[in-house]
Amino acid sequence: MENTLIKSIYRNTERYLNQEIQISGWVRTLRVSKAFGFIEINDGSFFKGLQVVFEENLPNFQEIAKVNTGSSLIIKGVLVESPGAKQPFELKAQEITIEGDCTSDYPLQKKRHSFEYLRTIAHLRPRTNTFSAVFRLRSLISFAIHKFFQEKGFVYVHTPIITSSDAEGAGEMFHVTTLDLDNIPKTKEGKVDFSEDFFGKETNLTVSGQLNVEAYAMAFRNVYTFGPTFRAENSNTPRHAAEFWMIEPEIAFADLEDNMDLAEEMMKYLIGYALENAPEEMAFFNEFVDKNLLARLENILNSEFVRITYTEAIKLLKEKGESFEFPVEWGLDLQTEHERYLTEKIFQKPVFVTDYPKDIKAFYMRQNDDNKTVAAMDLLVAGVGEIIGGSQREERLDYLEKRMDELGLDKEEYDWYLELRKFGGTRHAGYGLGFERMIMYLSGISNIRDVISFPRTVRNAQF
RNA sequence: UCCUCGAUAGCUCAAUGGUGGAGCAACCGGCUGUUAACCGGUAGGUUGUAGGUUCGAGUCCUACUCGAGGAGCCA
Repeated sequence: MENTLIKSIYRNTERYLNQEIQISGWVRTLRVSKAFGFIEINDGSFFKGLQVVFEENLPNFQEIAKVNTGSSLIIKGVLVESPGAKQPFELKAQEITIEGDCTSDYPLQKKRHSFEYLRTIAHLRPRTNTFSAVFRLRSLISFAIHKFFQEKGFVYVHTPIITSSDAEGAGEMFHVTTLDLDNIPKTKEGKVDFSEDFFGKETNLTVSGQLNVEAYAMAFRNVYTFGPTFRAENSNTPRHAAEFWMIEPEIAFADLEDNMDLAEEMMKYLIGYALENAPEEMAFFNEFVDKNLLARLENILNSEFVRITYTEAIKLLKEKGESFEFPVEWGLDLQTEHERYLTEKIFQKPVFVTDYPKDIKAFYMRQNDDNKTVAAMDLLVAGVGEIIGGSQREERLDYLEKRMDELGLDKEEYDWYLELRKFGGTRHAGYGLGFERMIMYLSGISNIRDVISFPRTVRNAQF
């Protein structure tokens, strides 16, 4: 008999009601009394499960009654309207086959577990309600990102995972090597001899696809990357991981305003997509993770994001007279407490902060006419903080070379990047969206470790 | 990396420096519509590790390990 997915039972109930069907899935919970019992079964196709009623007329009633939570079953029966209040229908079992038994030391119980504990059983936690919702959302939003950019005619570019340049000086990198670490070849000067290494030079895992994708923006106009990124930073926070995914659009013949327009449109598209395509999951987050989630997201869909310059933000923070732990001073980077105050207290919606002092931003950002600031933008959101970082890029070769000299960067290393400015360069801009931070924002989940299937963080690469 | 807090049964947590408990889970039994089912019973512990103080340490001290929150770095 053909297997029916629980999702289609929910979506096309009339088609199955009073019909004989077969389902298969895992036992979430089982309650049994003398002559009958209930099994809550989840088959993975849908956030919600199906209640199965079984009675003692089943030849293996005693056996089924003893089945443990977590076991996998195949059930034939008739779908009927349920007299119970908590579900519209249920499956009256005619035949139950035990596909896979589950031992009694199964760690998932029918009660709430702490996220900390579930992290220690990362191979089992997708079977819980919360993680079922998180990872279905993650899958949907991955698709939505491609849908958004593809429908706008953007070209998806796969930039390399292994790179030979420290793209933007963006922090510590993971070395990639085939050298024998117990016997490292050395040069005459006593340094590691990378000419012996696989690529004949020092290589690392990428920290950003931006520099590479700029080359493709100069050919396809509008492009984006969506792939894994690696940072060997010793950061220990709920918002950082050593391996995470990033979306990096890059647009040609465009400036910082166009960049923010794109980012705002994308954010709203993704929020709308989640609300429309994962209603059960979003309702669950709203009930169990963050009671204000839906109100907040719906509010954002109908409001303009705030756009203020760094200089204005500093002025505003000073005027408010709030006592901060760290000083608010032009030239100093905004601290997390300042960013939160801006987006959570003053404006209560997403805020673009633009035009930061050049000394606290990367070399490739376009210098403004004031000679002090660059055309950078950060998007700050409640709870998560910085979710997007981007800029208009410096397209003027002389300005770019001068800036690299000031910062002591090796122009030889970036020769191909500089050539993009020589050979028909254009104004262009782009940004990086932290994919996991987006999932956190959409779900209300507050730790990045809980939106990555098997998270890699400092001193943790289990599973 | 820095600051703060924490680690006790499988899970979530109690226990004034004086014989370590409860709820849930597990196991056994009961129950004709349950839904974190309910009722009765049984079993379950070198209190994160290593030292120290004390007649006596889960409790006080030191170091370490792991975890959480905050900061920095950023997405």
